[in-house]
Formats: sequence, structure tokens, C-alpha cells
Amino acid sequence: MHDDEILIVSKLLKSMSHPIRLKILCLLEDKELSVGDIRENVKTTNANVSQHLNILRGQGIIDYRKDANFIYNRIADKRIIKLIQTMRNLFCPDF
Amino acid sequence: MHDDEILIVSKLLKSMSHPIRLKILCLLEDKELSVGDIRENVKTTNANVSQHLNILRGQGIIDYRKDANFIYNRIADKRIIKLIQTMRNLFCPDF
DNA sequence: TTACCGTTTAACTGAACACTAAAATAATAG
DNA sequence: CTATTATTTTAGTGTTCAGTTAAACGGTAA
Repeated sequence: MHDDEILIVSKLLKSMSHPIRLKILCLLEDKELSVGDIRENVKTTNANVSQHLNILRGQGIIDYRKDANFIYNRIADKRIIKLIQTMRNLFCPDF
Repeated sequence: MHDDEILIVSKLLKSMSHPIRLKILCLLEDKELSVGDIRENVKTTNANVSQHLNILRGQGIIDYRKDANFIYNRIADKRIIKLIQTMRNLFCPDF
């Protein structure tokens, strides 16, 4: 990796390295979820989920669509899905 | 991933998510290097390299051996090498 | 022993991050 | 319109992190 690639990837890893954000990404691996849906799985407040989603959006990792007054989030970058699958294969023996 | 695995993996990603530490891991992918060797590749001080190495050691990511008054560092966990290779394949087009 | 080299540790400062609570915005339903 | 629900934003606080400096440690060699 060149230095500019190192920088890009390290920023990506940083945004994935918070347990709530990593869990959000795992939840979104195969479906789309609203902020409230996520809050049910991740014990915290709606505002906190929203803030974490914002960080992931800023990295271009997740995307969203509006429907009524719900916002459905999904993973925008297929490479993130591959990366998560690799991590699960490497570090989660029972899979 | 279960919550405990989420926690383990997020800590791992966190320790890899600093540009200096990610570069150190790339440098150590196929060889062992001393603190001074690393300092030459990563523009900072010896003390700073030592501190970053300590964080990586704390995660069990790297190991070292002593030889005279040099300390040679190497990646201790093969899974880290696989993870780095995956990241390079996914995010560094020219490889 | 002393001098030197490589590495580590400790203390400090400023910056970045994370969480909470409250206020604000957006869309819907009655 | 008002009331309600979903989400976002703001402001505030405490925590964690990163880099610098200087001192300390460990091993080697004269």
C-alpha cells in the first residue's frame, strides 16, 4: 500500500472500529434498517445511533432512502460486506 | 458476530486504524524490522514508533525477539496478514 | 568501569471522540 | 391546523488518544 492508500484505509478502519458502528454494519449486511430498528439491537439512544450512522455516511460506507418518516439504511459499498465476511471467517470460529 | 466477538474485532480494528500502525503492519507483512528500521520508513520519532508498537503488542498482533541491543518485530498472528491482504485486494486497485 | 546506542517509559498538552439531554426538523395522521 | 412519530442537530461534559520531550533502562564494547 502507498501512503495515500494507507491513509484512506486507516480512516475506513477507524470508522468501523467502534463496537456500535461495527454492529450496525453487521446488522446491515443483508438487509436495510431504520434508526429505530437499529436502536432495538444496539442498546443506546436514537440520537446516538443517528450520530454513528452519520460517521458511516461520511465515509461513504452506508446509504439511505426515505419512506414516510422512516429512513432506511443500507451498506453502499460492497467491499465493506466482503471485508466483514473476511473478518468473520478469520476471527469468529463458529461460522 | 455475537456481541463479544464484535467487541474483540472492534478493538482489533481500532489498533490497526492509525496510519502509522497500519503502515507498520504492512512493512512487517513479509519481514521483521527493528524500531529504527521502522522509524526510517515512517517519519516520526523512535519513541513514537515504540509507543505504537506497544499498542500492537498489547493486542497480540506483533511479537519480537531481541538480538544485541536491537529488537526485531514481526507479525505474530497470521490472520492479520490475511486481513491486510484482503484490504489491499479490495481497496488498492493496482495490486 | 565509562561511553554509547537502541529502546522504553513517564509526564504533559492539545485534539479528537463518545454520550447525554434538549431543541429542532421532517413527514404523517387526524 | 394540531398532535404525533422518526430522525437529526446542537451544546455541554468527560474520556480517550496522539505527539513531544526528557529521563530511564538494557545491552555492547572499549
